[in-house]
Amino acid sequence: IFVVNTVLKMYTVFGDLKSAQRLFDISPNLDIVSWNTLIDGYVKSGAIKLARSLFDKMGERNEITWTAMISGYAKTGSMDVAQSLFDRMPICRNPVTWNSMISGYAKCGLLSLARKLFDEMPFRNTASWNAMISSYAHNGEVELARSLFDKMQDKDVFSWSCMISGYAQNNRGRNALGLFKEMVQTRNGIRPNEVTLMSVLSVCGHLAALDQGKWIHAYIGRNKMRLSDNLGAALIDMYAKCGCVHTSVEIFWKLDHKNVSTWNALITGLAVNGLAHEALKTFEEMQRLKAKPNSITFLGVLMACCHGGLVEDGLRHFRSMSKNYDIQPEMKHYGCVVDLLARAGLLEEAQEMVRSMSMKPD
RNA sequence: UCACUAGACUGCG
Repeated sequence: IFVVNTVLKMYTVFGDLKSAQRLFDISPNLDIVSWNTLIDGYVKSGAIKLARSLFDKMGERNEITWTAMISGYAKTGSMDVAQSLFDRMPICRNPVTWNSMISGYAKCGLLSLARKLFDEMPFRNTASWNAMISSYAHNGEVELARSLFDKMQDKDVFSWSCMISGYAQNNRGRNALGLFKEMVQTRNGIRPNEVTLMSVLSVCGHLAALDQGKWIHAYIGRNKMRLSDNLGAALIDMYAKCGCVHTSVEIFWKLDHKNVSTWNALITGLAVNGLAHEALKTFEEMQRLKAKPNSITFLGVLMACCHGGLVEDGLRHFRSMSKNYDIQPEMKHYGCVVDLLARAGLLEEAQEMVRSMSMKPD
């Protein structure tokens, strides 16, 4: 049964819920862990309804079952449902359950409710403090976030990353860099991980802080950190935003795995550096290699057309995104195309584009 | 063997 549960977990990690469900169905012995694993798998894949129907079918549930379900609702912003499950929970609520509720409320902008739970909960772990720090940060209260950060003990890499990205999200890039510096200089055994570095690289890009960005690049090499596709994307983005798009290109082709974000970083990077044709060629290459574009990919493509004044190409790609890729245009896509048309002097067409939008113009 | 907290690529302004 351990084996079944481990394989079940593996399937969910890879997002293969079909296989997980099939294994679940054909296995003669299942225990509560099997149920919990499948529920969490559905929650993480966004199929909260399926998770709930399993939850309702269960005979015996434990605190992990309840918490998995509650965190699913909290992540999707359904705090009413999350709260009612939280209230109905018959067994001991542990810090994990409380933490899910805190970040759920913060995500909906209900900062005071988040804080209320933080104050009321009987036991707080490090994740509770971290959750509260990012609750403040996500709601524009960086100073309060910082005072909690300073007050807490046993900071872990999450705490540092929370606070650093908190600064970044509130346009306090310099503070983010300063705190990062403190993090690497302090000999407390806590080292930045991939997520920390991605946040900091993003800051470097926005501030055009090339020297700091290069330092992080070297840091990755010096510490033999694996250059994952996401971290690669962050580097590509940083170099491009700092005007070194040739370095971006080099890094891109050296990566052995490229995911959609990697492609996006390069396409967007070329676009903002005025290399419209290179950006479009990169997009073609992406299609040739059968990589699946997303809405950010198309934003990059449209940006390239906009910078290059390529009206025909822009309109062609804009139409193709919904027709051939089933990606619905968002406000940012419309904004880009309207900009493209207007700059080309096609004001009538631009107005027509605004009228055709499925949402209210901003 | 299962649940919580940080996350880069996101137009113009």
